[in-house]
This record gives sequence, C-alpha cells and structure tokens, in this order.
Amino acid sequence: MSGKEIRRSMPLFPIGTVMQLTELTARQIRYYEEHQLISPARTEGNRRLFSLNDIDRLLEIKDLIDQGVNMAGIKQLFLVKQQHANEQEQQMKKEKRELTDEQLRKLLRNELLHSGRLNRSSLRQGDLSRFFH
Amino acid sequence: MSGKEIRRSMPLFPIGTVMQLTELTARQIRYYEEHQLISPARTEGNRRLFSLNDIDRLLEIKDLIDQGVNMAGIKQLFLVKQQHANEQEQQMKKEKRELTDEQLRKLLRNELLHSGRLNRSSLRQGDLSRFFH
DNA sequence: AAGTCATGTTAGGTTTTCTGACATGAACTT
DNA sequence: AAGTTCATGTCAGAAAACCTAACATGACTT
Repeated sequence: MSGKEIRRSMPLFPIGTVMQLTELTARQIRYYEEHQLISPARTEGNRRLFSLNDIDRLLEIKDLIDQGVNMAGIKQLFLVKQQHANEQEQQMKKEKRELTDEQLRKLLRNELLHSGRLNRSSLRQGDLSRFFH
Repeated sequence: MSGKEIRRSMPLFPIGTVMQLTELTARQIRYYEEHQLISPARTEGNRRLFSLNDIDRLLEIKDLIDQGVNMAGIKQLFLVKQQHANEQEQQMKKEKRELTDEQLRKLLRNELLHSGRLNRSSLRQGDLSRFFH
C-alpha cells in the first residue's frame, strides 16, 4: 500500500506501447493473459491498459519463455514467488510488533527514504527501472 | 545525455492516457502543441506519443494557465528556463575543467548516485514523480 | 460592438485494438 | 509415421481511439 506500489500498479499503457517496450507481439501478450499470467485493466471501451507491474511481469515471462519454461511452469513460479512475498510480509509485520517505538520510527523512516528493497525478488526478472529512474 | 534523460524523453503515452494523467482535454493538449509549447513524437500512423517530460510540461502549462498566463507568456517562461538551464550546464562544464582528476572522480560518482538535482528548476512546476518513484 | 483567446463541438477519415477462428511448425506421444 | 499439444502467426469484421479541419462560444480587451 505504499505510494510506490500504487504508482507501479496504475494502468497507463495501451498494448501498442507495451509491445514496443517488451518486444512481444500483441498475440503473445493476449495469450499470456488468456493463461492468466497477467491481468491488465481495461478501459471503458474494453481496451487493455497495462501498469508498470504488468510490464515487469511480461518481461519476466519473456525471460522464462526464452529459457524454455511453459505457461504452466511460469504460473507455478509466480505462485511460489507470491507466497514467498506474502511470508516475508508477515515476517515484517511480526518483527514490527516486537519493536519499541523508537526502533519503529527509525524503521519507518528508512522505508520512506529508500523504500522497497524487499519486493524485487531474487529471480532474474524483468526490469523496467531502465525506463524510469 | 544521462540514461535518466533518455528515459524521461522516451515517447510512451497516447493522448488518452495523457488526458487522464493531466486532466486536460484532447483539445487543450493539441492546442498547446499548435502553439509549440510541446512537441510530442508521432507514431508511424501519426498518433501523438508523449514522454514523461511532455507530461511534466503539460502539468506546468496547466499550472500557469490556472494562474492566468497566456500562451505567449508560457512560451517566454519556457524560453527563459531553457536558457537558465543551458547557462548552468556551461557553468558545470567550466567547473569540471578546473578540477583535479581525483575531484572529478568524486563528482562523477555523486552524479551517478543520486543523479539530477539540478535540472528540476525552481519554478513551481508539474511533477510526475507522484506517478513514478 | 468588434476582436482575440482558449476551449467546446461536430464531422469524416484513419489507425489501433478487440475477439474469434483457422493455420503452422516444433516438440512430444503413441 | 501419424496424431497431439503448444506457442504463435494471420485474417476478418467490429468497435474504440485518434486525427485534422472547421465552426461555435463565452470571457476578456480594446
């Protein structure tokens, strides 16, 4: 729920832009959606609108495809990754509960300053950071 | 010529997205282009494609319009700002020429680490940072 | 009252995207 | 070898988004 997450999940890009950014064809992108690897938002007029997160995900998918992983495999990988992230979040919360107020303040301040070190997982993955600072 | 500048000037957004991001109408955006306050790129099919810089600029324009400045005024402001930025760049280069190698290394390292403090001018201006970290 | 400015509105045309269907080649299975 | 499955290509018809150009309008200026 950080501001950053909101920004990264804001639906902004039509499929044409995503095609260029990812070097995937429209057909591929729609196919991956069909297999529920991504779930881009839609405009009122039913056009897909992709977020930065979606694009990251597509770049990950591309990478995995290149390495020979199939749809089912990718879906599983995403699932595992998701679980891992959840656990880590739980762990975070738990640790926070154990902190004194002073420690908490320091921690929050750190999170705000250079927010998000966790979250970028260890998988070799898509990286849109080259598009935005 | 920093990577960041390249990213910020990459044409990504169709006019519909820009409308939502800036809360300007298509008519307004085209009008500002007509008066050369912005120069969005075009696709092969002649559709406008806006960069983050374009959007920043549109937000600045909106701000200035709200403050009663007209097209000519905004154009002048942009001109002045541009000149100012150029001068500052010249100044930078000059200062660099006067540095020892060691000083230069430190300076460059700094520029790379948190690049771009200069460049965001002092004008109250559009801010897209709320969309991207 | 006439003119200018910024924007709205409309019209006709072009481009982009949508879904669904069928085609294809590579990799597996039998 | 013949048949499947998978990932993607290609095509068609429809809908949405965008384009330019023109005219309309209301708020200011002169």
